Amino acid sequence: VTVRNRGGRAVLADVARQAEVSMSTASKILNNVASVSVRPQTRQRVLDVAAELGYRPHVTARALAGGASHALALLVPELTNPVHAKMIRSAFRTARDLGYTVLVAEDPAGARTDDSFADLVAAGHADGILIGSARPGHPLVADLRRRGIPHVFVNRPVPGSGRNVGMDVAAAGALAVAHFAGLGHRVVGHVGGPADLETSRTRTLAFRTAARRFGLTEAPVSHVPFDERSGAEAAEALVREHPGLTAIYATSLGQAVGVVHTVHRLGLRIPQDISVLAYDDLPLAEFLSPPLDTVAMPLTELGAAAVHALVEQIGGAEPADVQVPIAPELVLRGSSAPPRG
Amino acid sequence: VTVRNRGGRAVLADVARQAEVSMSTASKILNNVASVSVRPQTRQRVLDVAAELGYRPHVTARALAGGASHALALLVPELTNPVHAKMIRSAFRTARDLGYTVLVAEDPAGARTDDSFADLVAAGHADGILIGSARPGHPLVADLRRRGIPHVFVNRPVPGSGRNVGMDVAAAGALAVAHFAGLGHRVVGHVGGPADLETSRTRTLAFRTAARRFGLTEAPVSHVPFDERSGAEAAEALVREHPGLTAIYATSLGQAVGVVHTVHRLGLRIPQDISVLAYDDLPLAEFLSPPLDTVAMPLTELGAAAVHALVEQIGGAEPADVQVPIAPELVLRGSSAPPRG
DNA sequence: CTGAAAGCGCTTACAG
DNA sequence: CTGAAAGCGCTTACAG
Repeated sequence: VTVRNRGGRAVLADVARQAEVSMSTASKILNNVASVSVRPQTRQRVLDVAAELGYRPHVTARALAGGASHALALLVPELTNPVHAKMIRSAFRTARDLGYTVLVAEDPAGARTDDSFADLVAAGHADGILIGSARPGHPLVADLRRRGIPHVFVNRPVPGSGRNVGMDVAAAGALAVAHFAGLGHRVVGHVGGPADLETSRTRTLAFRTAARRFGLTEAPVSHVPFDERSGAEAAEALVREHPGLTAIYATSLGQAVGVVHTVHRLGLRIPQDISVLAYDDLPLAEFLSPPLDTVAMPLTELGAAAVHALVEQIGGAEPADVQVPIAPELVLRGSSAPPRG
Repeated sequence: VTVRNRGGRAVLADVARQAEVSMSTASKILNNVASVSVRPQTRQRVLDVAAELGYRPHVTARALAGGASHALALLVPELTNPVHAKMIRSAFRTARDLGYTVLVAEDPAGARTDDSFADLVAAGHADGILIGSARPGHPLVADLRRRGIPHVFVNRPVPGSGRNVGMDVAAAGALAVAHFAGLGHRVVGHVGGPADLETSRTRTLAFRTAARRFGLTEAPVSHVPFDERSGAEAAEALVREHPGLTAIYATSLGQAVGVVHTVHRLGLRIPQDISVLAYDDLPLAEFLSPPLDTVAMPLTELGAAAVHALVEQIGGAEPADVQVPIAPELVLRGSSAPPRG
């Protein structure tokens, strides 16, 4: 007899009863616990009954009993940023393959960070946290470590944490400078991210190092937020203060949109007067006026690597820094060219 | 004595013991259950102890015991779309104010929708679902209704469901046509969304109705996906097939970006040759070349209304259609002007 | 009105 | 190797 309760849902007891095994055995079979060695026939019977009843383990009960929620919390600085969307998507997929669910939350820089994120874990909602929104003095950072909660930093590293999952950001900067230098540019401006973010500093350092190596005459840098407006303002200052400037490397697509806006507003042309290159490749870049050259970063691999690292940590492994072993790539669409003259 | 267990977390039993009340009483006080009427002094003692111990209810246990997870699942068609980000943010905030957590998931049109979403609820992860990704034949739609799971449709209605939370989409179309007609345009093209989405049909209907009312000579419509490339292709067809066309109203910012791309590629100017207007206002619009005129929709209010409707439904209220009572507004930045000649 | 007890649906030592 | 029993941390009828 098919027995059900609670709104028609079959529970483990139903499966066990109908398959004529104990709940323990049913549980172990359904969870692929190695120690159980029932006859193949019995195992199959349990599986069949579970399928027939449409049995779904109640995650909440499972979490309470087993001490694990099989969920990961993912914090991003802003949902709006398509860059994060790409990483999030990949994190979702990877997590699912590993038997985890991902809960995304937005953790904007401005907001007071209440302790609700650490509580996600403390309260049994998640087994660990992927932090894509790290910044210096973030209250969460110290708190998580102190409370021994599994966590990794994605994309925005926390120096010395020993749990950073990142990409070869330095290679991106070198690639950008090499590209411009190869075209013959001597004065290249860099619109960098906020100075207090480690990612920004790393990108800038890589840019400066490469600028020196390639013998650029000037390599002015400005540090501003990642949005369009900030990019526009930074570009204006760069162009004004460096008359010889013929190229700009922006550290986000948003900033690059602002750069283009300013260049046009100043009556200059892209790429004839000023070449523009953006960090991160997204579909939007192709349809801007003009279409933008970009450095494509391995964001999909980043999301996957972060989930793997976190799940290993939850499994008891020591935290470790991870760098995605995929090199950034140039995507050229015509927003850069040799300087005039 | 401060007693704790499980990784330093205080549990209800700790609070009860230290405050010298029963767990039942502690639970009721902490949950503001009306029926409990202890001395104010006792109540305060419990509250103080809970604060002192940093007590956080274990959501998983609470969900299992009480039958409610106090979490809502929110499905959006794609995380990348900033429009959804705005709504999501608002949903988060509203939910928090009502004592709920929101779990966001991406539910892209292409993907086979496994039953994992309904399972979010069935498995005790969420008490209800906000569906922003509805489309005809979506397996989830029938399933949720059959299983009696609380849910509402946000932004993309399901006709006849009686649980749609939406905005005055028709007003947006009328506003767009009125704007162009007022400038003197006679042939206005409309880049609409996918024809199988009810939202798209409603927007198109509103556009056509207004076009008739304002006596436009021609009002060609094309139905394409919301992305940049589709907008670009649609614009090309519209311009080619309607030589007198002087204005285009696109139904997403992404499409509008594509429209601009095409107009430029054809060697035409904005707004001198073709005026462009986009549905949905976002920061990006201001920094495009040229900055885009838009119809701003009340997305923040939409997210809030959806959460309220769902929570009421969870509370036992009958589902009902809701329309956010805030009118769309024109945001003008110079991408539209009177037609030449 | 209060507290002891049962129970939410599972997992996992532990005894057989 | 298997199954009975305890227990995860709460809430909520139910008896006092």
